[in-house]
Amino acid sequence: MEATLPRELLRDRTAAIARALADPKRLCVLETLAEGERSVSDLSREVGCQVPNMSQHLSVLRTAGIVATRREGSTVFYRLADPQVLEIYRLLQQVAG
Amino acid sequence: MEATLPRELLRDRTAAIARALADPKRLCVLETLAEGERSVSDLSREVGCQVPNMSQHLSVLRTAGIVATRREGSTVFYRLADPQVLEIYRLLQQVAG
DNA sequence: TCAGGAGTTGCGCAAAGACGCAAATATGCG
DNA sequence: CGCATATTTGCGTCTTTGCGCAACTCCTGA
Repeated sequence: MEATLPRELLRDRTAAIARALADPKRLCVLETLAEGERSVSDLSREVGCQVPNMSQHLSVLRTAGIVATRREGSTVFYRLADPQVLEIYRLLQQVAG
Repeated sequence: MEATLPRELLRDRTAAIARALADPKRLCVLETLAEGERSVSDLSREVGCQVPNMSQHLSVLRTAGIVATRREGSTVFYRLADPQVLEIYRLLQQVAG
């Protein structure tokens, strides 16, 4: 049985998801991850920012539950955790475009 | 013919839409407007904030193209400008919940 | 014209966010 | 263990954002 979240708390969490999407670099990360998992340094290179900065952006996305990680040796691979997010991204783009 | 937006600019605009949705009070506004148009003071009362604050939130939403206005005398009515936004909101909630 | 309700705008402040850089962790290997 | 590579964390700074309050604009009705 799913506990029903109070309306207000749900709004806060919903806003938190939106906030996680409210940055161009993070959207760029999503575009890249849509093609498959990537390491932090991969993403840092493809998005064009420093590794620590990328790590922080990824932390925001992970906290929001948008991405998930897999560790392989000393490398951490990130992937999309929820495919719904791509649909949201697509709709946002449509509204934006 | 639609001009095609450069990827990067589109990302910026997409992030801007997400940012406009990244606040609980503004989400509350959307919920209310989903039922029909409302004046600024209506919204201010239903959402529970001061009128100037509401006016600023509405300004954010209007700049993002999410709401539109209609003036009737000294009263300004706000309404949803793009029904797509409700679909986005629904999906965001789903990811959040 | 003037009083008053309805909105908007300007200002100051506190909290949150983004970013670069340095330092700390973590993992694998010789 | 000691070193190198991959990531994360901490810190200082600058910008952005949300909010309350006061001032200002608009419109309407006496």
